[in-house]
Amino acid sequence: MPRKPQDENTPSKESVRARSPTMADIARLAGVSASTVSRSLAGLPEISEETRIRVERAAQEAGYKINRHARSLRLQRSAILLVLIPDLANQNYSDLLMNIDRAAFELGYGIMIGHTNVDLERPDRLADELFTGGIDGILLTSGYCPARIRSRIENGSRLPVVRTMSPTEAGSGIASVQIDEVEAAADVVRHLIANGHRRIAHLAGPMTELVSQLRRDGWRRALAEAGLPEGQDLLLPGGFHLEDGKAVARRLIAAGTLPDAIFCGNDESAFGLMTELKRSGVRIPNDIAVAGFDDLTFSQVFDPPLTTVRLPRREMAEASVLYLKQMIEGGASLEDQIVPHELIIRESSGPGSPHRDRS
Amino acid sequence: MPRKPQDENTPSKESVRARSPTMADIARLAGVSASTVSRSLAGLPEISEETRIRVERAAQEAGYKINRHARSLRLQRSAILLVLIPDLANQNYSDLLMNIDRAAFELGYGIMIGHTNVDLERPDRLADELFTGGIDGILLTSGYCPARIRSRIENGSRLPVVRTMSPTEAGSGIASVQIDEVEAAADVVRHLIANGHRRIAHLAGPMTELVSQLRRDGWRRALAEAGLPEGQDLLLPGGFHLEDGKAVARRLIAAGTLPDAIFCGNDESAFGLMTELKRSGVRIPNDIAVAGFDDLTFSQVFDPPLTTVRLPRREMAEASVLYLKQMIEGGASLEDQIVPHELIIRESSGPGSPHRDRS
DNA sequence: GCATATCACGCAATCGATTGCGCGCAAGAC
DNA sequence: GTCTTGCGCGCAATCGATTGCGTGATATGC
Repeated sequence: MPRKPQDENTPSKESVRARSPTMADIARLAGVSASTVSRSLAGLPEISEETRIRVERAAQEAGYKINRHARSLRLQRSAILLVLIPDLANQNYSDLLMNIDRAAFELGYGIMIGHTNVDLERPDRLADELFTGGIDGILLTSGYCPARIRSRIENGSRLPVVRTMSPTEAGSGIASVQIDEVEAAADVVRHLIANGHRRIAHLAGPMTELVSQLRRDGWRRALAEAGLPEGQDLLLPGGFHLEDGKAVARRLIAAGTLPDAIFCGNDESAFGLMTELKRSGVRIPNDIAVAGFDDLTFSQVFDPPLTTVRLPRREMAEASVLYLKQMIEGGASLEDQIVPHELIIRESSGPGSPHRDRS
Repeated sequence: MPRKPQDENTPSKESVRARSPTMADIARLAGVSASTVSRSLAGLPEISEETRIRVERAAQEAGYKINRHARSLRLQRSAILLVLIPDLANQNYSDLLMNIDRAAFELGYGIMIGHTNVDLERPDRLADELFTGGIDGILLTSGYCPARIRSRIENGSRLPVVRTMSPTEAGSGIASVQIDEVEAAADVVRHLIANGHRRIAHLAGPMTELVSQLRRDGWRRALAEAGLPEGQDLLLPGGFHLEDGKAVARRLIAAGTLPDAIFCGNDESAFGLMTELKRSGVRIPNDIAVAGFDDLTFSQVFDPPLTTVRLPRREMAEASVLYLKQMIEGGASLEDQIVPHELIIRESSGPGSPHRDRS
């Protein structure tokens, strides 16, 4: 009765574990010791050119691939960075991650990711691997920081941890690469003021997050500079999601009175806001101007295209990975950085219709 | 001259390498051997309850964390999956990745990611780690498959590799979890037909990709079913990006004649198309109906909201990770799966204005 | 009371790469 | 011809966890 030859024991393991050659295999092929193979491939100087070539040829022909775990175990470093991300569905973070991935690769690092929003257990567990050599460093992209990491940093340890994308309080001890959130927000509001708007509201993010506070502060700064009143009713508690924007829009419509302009804490909430306003027949920017913060891909194709702040995601990704690398490897140490932002002016923030009632 | 105390030799290493305890440390604390610690923590049966408790308490108090690399080296498995992704800026993929991450975590796996679009070298290098134990399996999310992997699969090896999100040709040997692309596309076009549209064009993706071919085939199938002519001018060569959609719109405007409806190969190109059409004063769906494919977050807030196919990203993520896990660990083996899709009907595909000239 | 079975645990090898130390050999110095 | 110098390379330990095998102690059988 015909039967597949290797069908007896764990056949799938068989095929996968057609184990790739190890250093000892290459050593045998090249007629040298494993130490010599290691030193040859590492390019160390104490190997003769002749031997090196023989070893490299053997490695080439055998298709030798180094074993990451053996190397990491021995060296106590993994060449892997952990990126902690709150929400990949948010293009802001996914685009950042893409740039981090590229930058890390170019610097010789791989990355693992961990979501901080869904389960609380996972990121902490992953972060703990910083102490066992499982990962070499951590890139924080939100305000969240694993408990054990934070406590050690507060105790003065200088851990290879860098935060980017999200603002970091000065003196927190966490290395950071960020934009000047307050000035960026102020720039948006200054632009709205320059376009003739006076009653400028702010759809704020959750005040539990530092980033929300800073953008609100920027809004206040610009208003104060222009001598415009803040007015209690102009600070609109909202959030960063589509639904938050929609909810605010509904509240405004129900209240029956609209400000001249609304500066939204981010693009996504601005989309929700505008969608709901348009549904009620409000024209943008004729009846009300809107601006956001982030510059997502779709901000340019929204109707109307959204005025916003372009977050320098690529620049932040590259700078933060480089920063982290230097913290890990020592040597010339960089410093915390402020990356320049850019105001992107599109139609949504236009001067509005002349018929609009101005105070 | 005052100086920081530990400023002499590699101080940063010092603080990080306050090495966390190893199994040997725990063994010493608990007064047993390392083997016993290992077996206790693994829950093996040959350890007395008393000893197990003592070991666990010691591990707890010392804050013991297992060393991933040592374990992986010994076991020849890493509990890490590699996810190959073409473009994280595309929400379709970032959302999928988020769900993969969650699903993998729940099954005890971590994930590493590799972009396949930017550099060709990286994914291949990462994929090679499948043979050295660096990773346990690979999740493909696009048509791309690393050369070495593909050749081995074609030679009959059963590697732990699963493709999802992107269609896979039957008989290619690659395990897959996908939707029925042809039927999904046909469903969209059937809906357009039901809404009274007759001249239905297709903004196609790049024909080098299987997914583009299949969606085009679905479009053809629905037209044929309804006895509608395909017409050479109705197949619009495009692409999957915003700019591709915009370009097609400009060509249509320039040609001066519009079809009744356009089925776009994906949502992003639909956004580009609609944006450019609207800029020229074309009303959607009054003058022309549009439908897409993907159901991105912003499809619902676009003006008008976009009719599209919801890709079951969460379901595909969970099914493909589970599939991969089973391929890795053996046991009951799953099979290739077709996940149901869902047509999401919104305003963009409406019946159009009665004044429109119908043939 | 002695032999065997059973249970709980330790010894030591192993996974694959790296590296301090030292050995052998050849060239150069005298 | 002997001694020194140094280059090229191998030996063996190491990183931390796992596991087959074996050992000592206790329990059970008769």
